[in-house]
Amino acid sequence: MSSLNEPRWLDQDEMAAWRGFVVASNLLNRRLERQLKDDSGLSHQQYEILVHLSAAPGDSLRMTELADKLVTSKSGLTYQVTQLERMGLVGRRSCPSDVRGVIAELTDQGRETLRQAAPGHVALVRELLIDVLTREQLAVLAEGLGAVSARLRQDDTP
Amino acid sequence: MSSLNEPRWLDQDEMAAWRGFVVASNLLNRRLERQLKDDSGLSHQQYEILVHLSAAPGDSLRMTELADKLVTSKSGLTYQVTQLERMGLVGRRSCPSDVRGVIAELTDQGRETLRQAAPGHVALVRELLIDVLTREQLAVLAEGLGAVSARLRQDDTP
DNA sequence: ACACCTTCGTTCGAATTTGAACAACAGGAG
DNA sequence: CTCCTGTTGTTCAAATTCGAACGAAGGTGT
Repeated sequence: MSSLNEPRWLDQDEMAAWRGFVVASNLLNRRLERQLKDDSGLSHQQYEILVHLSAAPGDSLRMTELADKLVTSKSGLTYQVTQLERMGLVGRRSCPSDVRGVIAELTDQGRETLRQAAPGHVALVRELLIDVLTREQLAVLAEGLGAVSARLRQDDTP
Repeated sequence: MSSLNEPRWLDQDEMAAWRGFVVASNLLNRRLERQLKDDSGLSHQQYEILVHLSAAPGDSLRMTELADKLVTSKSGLTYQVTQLERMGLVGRRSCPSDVRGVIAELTDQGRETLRQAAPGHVALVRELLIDVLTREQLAVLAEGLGAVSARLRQDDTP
């Protein structure tokens, strides 16, 4: 499918893009993780759960739906929602239309915690990523990575 | 430093770029992880260790140096090098110029495993990222993320 | 109503990651 | 030389992640 003899290696530009992506991704995650933990006691994943819930209608989402948005495993989500439940930031209730379904819901305290954590997080994302790039670079990045994400989502069903 | 009253939230383009980055990063890692594990029994991290060693002079690197390149914790690297050592892909030897130093070195078997794993990995990176983007998008991505990485590396020392 | 296949969320064990603490050493100022 | 500070790699406990297996329920065709 790909090659009969020699594989197509990455040239200099391609390699630079790929390495840049990997390195930037790792470094960014590292920094955001530290900042959120120090500032609000949340992991990046936990923060993202709160964000997605707060952006959803009714501040609530089905577990599977949430796992898809977060790009994580179902079991991983179960674990993190349990943690957030213990912290009082998220609640579970059963789905009316599906007995199997579980709906994760933002609590008042969760909303408040997010409101308090968001500014610092956004400021750091800005400082480390957004403000480093030009307006044009941002647009290209958004469009390009949007296409990549779409490409990846389409055949994500093994 | 950042704001006296209201934080500067992300506008639509900025949010798209940021979300695209996070989602693409997670999806990509997920896919590469699966492919490498199925194809060669290596994790992405282990693969990257082999790559960095094979790219280094003498197929060897100091532990700290390697940890920096991989953007991982020292303890995490210790663990993974131990795993690779058990698999016979990497060896440890002590540093001549520094008694404390430990040098990780690629074994013949490690070189061979990498040679066998690389084509499939590169092909997937190509399919999921490189070939989805235009030549221009690639150049912008490389330049932009290079700047971001540089920015992140500069004040990474807490 | 019945079998059949898929989906949902959780549980379980194994693997991995992290930061803090640690002992041993390097490098320089005095 | 001698202190003093920073570095190096490892160990440790704790937290997190994943995939496979699971029971329970949805949905469909007959």
